[in-house]
Amino acid sequence: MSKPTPLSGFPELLPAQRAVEQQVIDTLRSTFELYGFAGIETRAVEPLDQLLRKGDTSKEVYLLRRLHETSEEGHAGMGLHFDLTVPFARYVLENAGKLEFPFRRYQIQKAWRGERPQEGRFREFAQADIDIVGRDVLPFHHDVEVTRVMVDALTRLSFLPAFRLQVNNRKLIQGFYAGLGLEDLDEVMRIVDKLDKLPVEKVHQMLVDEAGATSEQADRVLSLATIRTGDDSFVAQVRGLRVSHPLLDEGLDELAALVRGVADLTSDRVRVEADLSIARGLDYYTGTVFETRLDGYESMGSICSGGRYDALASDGKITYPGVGISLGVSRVLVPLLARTGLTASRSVPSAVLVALADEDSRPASEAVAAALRARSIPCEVAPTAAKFGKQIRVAERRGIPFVWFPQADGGHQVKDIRDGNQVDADPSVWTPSPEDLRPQVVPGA
RNA sequence: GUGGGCGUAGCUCAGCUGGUAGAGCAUCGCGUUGUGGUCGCGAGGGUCGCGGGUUCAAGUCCCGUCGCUCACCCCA
Repeated sequence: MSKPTPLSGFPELLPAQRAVEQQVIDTLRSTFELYGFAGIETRAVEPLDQLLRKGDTSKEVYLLRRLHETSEEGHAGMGLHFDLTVPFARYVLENAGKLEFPFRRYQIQKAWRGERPQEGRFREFAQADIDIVGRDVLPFHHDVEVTRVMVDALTRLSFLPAFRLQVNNRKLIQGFYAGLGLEDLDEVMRIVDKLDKLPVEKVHQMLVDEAGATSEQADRVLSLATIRTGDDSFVAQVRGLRVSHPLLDEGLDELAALVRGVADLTSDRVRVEADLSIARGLDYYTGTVFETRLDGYESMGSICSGGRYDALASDGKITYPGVGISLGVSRVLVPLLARTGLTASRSVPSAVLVALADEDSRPASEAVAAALRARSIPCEVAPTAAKFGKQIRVAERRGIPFVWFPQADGGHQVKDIRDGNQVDADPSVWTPSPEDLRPQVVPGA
């Protein structure tokens, strides 16, 4: 068999990098749980009609098909989920009778899309989602809450570059467009969303050509979209544009409340700003919308996005409004590992390699390892009774900081191979420093 | 889906108008016979992505194909 080649869009990590990813996942999980979010996992597949509920991007869904498929459609009527929101909406409906509302959950799982891979865009990728969903009603303060949770989680990932959380509110922009007398609000929003890719003049022209705006209306739409403030001063700027509409007022109040509600979390690494150009494409958001950009990684687009949907799910009688944010774990991590060489301080969990004098004394070395493990110190015994120099090298290659030498007289010594310091030690007492106990995330060279 | 770039050792790459497959790093061994790293000496390691064609002769030229990659499109 010839050597297998990597599959484009299906990233796999070496152990040291996986350790970094694991640490990210652990941090996210513990942060989400600090705020009382319950963890769930949904199955990898959903019925096709569920997945395609929101429009025809069907090409990007991976279908399931038995090898001996005989049905007329040629597939099993199921596909891999392409995000965690659609499965969650289905899960809420399915288990509505057993859940307590408002229901807060986190979900860290893989998702799949059949897109062409690019930096930060994969066919198989991990996402971390938090959502709060209510029954019939969900007060606005939850919008502030999910924002605070995600900002907290991102802040705890101390090796991330600085980032900027951009927030907007669809009521605000839709109310503004309606107040201007525009009709096709969705189309206007879709075009304005392209501002980060296309020049202003081009967007202006599209507004006139495709959204039925007058040149003057387009000017004012663009005036709104260029407003960007780190505090609630955007309210005065919008008022200055002299458009009025009840929905606009509502959106302004909400966005101002959100910006004020997270102001205490900002720092030099974390900025939160009202950015009135953010619209989030054509999806079902109805109020708050978020995007997040990493400094130095602007080309990667948003690494963390979400918003409010007044109808996350509905069974016809009861509607379940929700608000949530989704962090692209693979999207941010894989490019960061590749570009910066970020890695873990060692490729194995072991803090100690217990040396082996000869095969006959393996039980003695295993006993040392057992004593260390009893006190939760990860360790392993040398694979062979090679010369001690080679056993030390085994540890060095893996980044294991300590080598333990059982002595012929029954005593013990432990050597820190980084400085060569070797001291007497007792396996029932000796403990490495906290930094050495677990692999640490270390910046690249 | 469209267009460009690239496939040679574990990794990074060199290889001219066609003439017996190379370097650095890494690995392994020895010097140093059971305490590593430095240094010196040595060794192993290749279907040149795959298939076909031209030729006395192809890593090199031609055709095809597969893969990777970048950009576009798209991005719930």
